[in-house]
Amino acid sequence: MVRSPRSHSSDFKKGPWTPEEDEKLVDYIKRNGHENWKALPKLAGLNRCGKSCRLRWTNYLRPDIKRGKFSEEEERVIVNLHSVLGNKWSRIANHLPGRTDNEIKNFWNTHIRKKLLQMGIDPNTHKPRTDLDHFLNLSQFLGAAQFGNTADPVDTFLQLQADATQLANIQLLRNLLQIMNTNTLANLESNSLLGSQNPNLFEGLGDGATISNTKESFYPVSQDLFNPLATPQAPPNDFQAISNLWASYEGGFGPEGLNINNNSLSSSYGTQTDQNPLPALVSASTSPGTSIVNQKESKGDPSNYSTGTPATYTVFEGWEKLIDDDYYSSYWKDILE
DNA sequence: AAAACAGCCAACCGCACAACT
DNA sequence: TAGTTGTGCGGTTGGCTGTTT
Repeated sequence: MVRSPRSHSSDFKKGPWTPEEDEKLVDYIKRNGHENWKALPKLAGLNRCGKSCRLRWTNYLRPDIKRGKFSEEEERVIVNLHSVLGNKWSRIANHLPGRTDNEIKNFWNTHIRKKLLQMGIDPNTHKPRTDLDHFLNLSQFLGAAQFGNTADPVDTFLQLQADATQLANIQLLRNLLQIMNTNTLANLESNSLLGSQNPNLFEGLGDGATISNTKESFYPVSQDLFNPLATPQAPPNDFQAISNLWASYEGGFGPEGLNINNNSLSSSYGTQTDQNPLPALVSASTSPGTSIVNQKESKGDPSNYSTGTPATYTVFEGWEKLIDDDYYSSYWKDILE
């Protein structure tokens, strides 16, 4: 049942709060608390609706509000939590003491979102962007000369597509290397990620859903997440790291093994040191039975590769596509070696 | 100097849902 | 059981401010 929120709303003042109104609200809450928001404005001598008072208090006047710029640490926390929770701003805010959901939401929309887009990451899916506009921009960034001077729009398009694919591959490699580089770090960076008061990333995150129901994360926790120009330093045993990641993937990071409400996850997540701690890397669209084998069976469709399949494209899937492609295999080997 | 534009963010809107009557 | 109320939440808006033309 949904009541009409507009009823009587015209009787109340709207718009920006004055310092006098703020003072009245703070004074009243200090003395009496805020058990009943509907009755509060009248008792406090305010011509505002209770909802307006509640918002003003929770988003601005509360004494524990932390104002000012978001730190890089907070930024990382937001990005990582968003990759798991999506637009659950209040849930994200629970892990950032002093920050409100509204503040985080605004920060996301005005700062982080843009950064991710500029990095070629879809802020909604946390996966590489494959839309043509993005690659057109990147292509322009790299210089039009690289694409030749063909006047044929089809040729131009194909060339753009080819370069876009290569750019996507470069980005995949970068993120893979970052995973390797930060795999241990992320084991978790949750200590620093969420601060000492939040030792467990997933504590309290679950409400019956599993991670498979949430958005997957494309990238790991990374120190240079927002520095697209940073060069990742690969550890010496990259291939071993990849093998470990695959092993983790095959060995129990499937959706059914990641019920957030399951205590075993919380404990194992916080203590494991030899597995990829980033469960969100598992494709949400990949069922437990959909193994690498099945994915290999579908690799024959070149359109999937050249155009990408953004809805289901993960680091691992992308890696497999890369290493299975004859043309690119030597290319990547060269880079990795 | 002024108009146009863009970015930012506080506040509002409306839906959802639990608790209550 | 149906209706009402209170609150939480995510999306959107409008106005302020700084920058560009």
